[in-house]
Amino acid sequence: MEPFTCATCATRSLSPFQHLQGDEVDELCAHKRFGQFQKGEFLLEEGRTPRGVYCIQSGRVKMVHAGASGREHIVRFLTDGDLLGYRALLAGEPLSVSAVAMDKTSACFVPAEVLLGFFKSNGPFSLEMLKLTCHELAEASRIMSSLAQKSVRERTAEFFLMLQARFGTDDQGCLALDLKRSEWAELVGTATESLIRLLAELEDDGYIARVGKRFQIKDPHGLAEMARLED
Amino acid sequence: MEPFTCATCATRSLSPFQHLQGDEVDELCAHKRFGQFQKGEFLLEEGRTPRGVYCIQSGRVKMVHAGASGREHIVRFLTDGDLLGYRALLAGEPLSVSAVAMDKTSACFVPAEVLLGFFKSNGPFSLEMLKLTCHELAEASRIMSSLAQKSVRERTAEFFLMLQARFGTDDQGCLALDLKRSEWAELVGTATESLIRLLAELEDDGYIARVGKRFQIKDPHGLAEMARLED
DNA sequence: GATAAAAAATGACATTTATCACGTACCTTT
DNA sequence: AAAGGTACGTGATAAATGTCATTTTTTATC
Repeated sequence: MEPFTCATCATRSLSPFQHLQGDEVDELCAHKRFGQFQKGEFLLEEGRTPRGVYCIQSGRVKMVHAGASGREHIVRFLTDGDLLGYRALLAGEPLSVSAVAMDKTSACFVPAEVLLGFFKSNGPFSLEMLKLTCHELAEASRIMSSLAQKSVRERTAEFFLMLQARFGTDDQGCLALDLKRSEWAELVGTATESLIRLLAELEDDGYIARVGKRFQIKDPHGLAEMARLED
Repeated sequence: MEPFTCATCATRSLSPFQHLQGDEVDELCAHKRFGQFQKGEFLLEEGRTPRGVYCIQSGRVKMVHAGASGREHIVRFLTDGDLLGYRALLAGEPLSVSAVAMDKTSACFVPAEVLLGFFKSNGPFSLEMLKLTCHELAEASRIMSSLAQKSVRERTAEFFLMLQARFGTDDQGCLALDLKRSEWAELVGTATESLIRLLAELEDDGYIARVGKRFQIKDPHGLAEMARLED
């Protein structure tokens, strides 16, 4: 459903826009544009220059980078309250990734001028965004090191735990994020066939179990060990 | 040599501190602490919580992440005018990487309170830092995709071009950054032995040449093709 | 429910990369 | 010059992963 107003939008209070002050919320509300996207639709396309950002109201979005060989890489997932497009906008670069809806997704578009206005007028808001990007940079360097140093098996274990932490589980204890095998492969950075075999192995070895289409984590400790998580 | 004052520091004008205003420069100057580091010395240590940041005055610093198996990963390189430690500081997290001097390095330490004071009082400064981190995030996602999708050979070619773009060449056209074989391997994300063989191959195939200890790029176009750079 | 299309799975095989073991070159210190 | 350390390099082999061809299963569509 379309929110009546940003002032009462529950999702806004999850998003960076929670740090807007007083009439800035009205400003946001006056200029935002609510929109819906079907599964598979593009919110943003790699290579283009964004004219604004999206704030996801509901749904799940994957950020994908098209490699030269036709293979794609899923860089990260976004969900309720996440902002997308601001990196390229602020860096003044074309988008380095595309944003694709994985479910039916609702999102509000916020024009660049409006967002940049907030940054100019509201120091604390800029600072909060800066903190957010710093956190994401730390996350990015962890993922980079995993990709550089770990085997496909280790990475797969790691992503299981990461996705569980990020998206939680449903009532049966299954990962609350459905991914196709090819998407798993694009996330882990391997061939779909290799990934399929790996999932079967993990299942045989009792780390995970399949409930319908979904996966249940049976042995988080074992997975953490396999992933060589340092903590 | 120690700079007399931040106001006239040539390196500051390369750094984010170029966006400070009026008396903020004096504030910076009053609280910064000049320091020197020998080759191999740690400026920051993974896992610790930083009490401030460093602004590199001269020298080269590598940011390394220690993997579980003892193997390390070089996440990125920093040089004159680059700030380090601000990610963890702003994210409020322990450092996810260590900073190690590769040369004799001079750097000014800036206490956390002073830096945070600038963020609070100077909106445009925060915004500039935000732009910088967004740029780094874009860079990070490119590297992530390379690590996920490309072979060691392709990545090696890519890093040659990346390092040349970043650090330039000396008078003989050689990469102006000396890396040990093991450091190359830690950067590319492979075993040292594999990397050694690869360098020999690239040399045999005429992509690069060795001049003393350094490498000269003979065929940048060929390397770009091998790296499957999309542009 | 029949049919087509997409996704998942499997097998055989080639290729890439890691690992271990060892030898060589170079640099520093004595 | 001798000795020891570090970085560099090579060879043989094993393990991991990619690729291609094909089959089975699931899902979507009429």
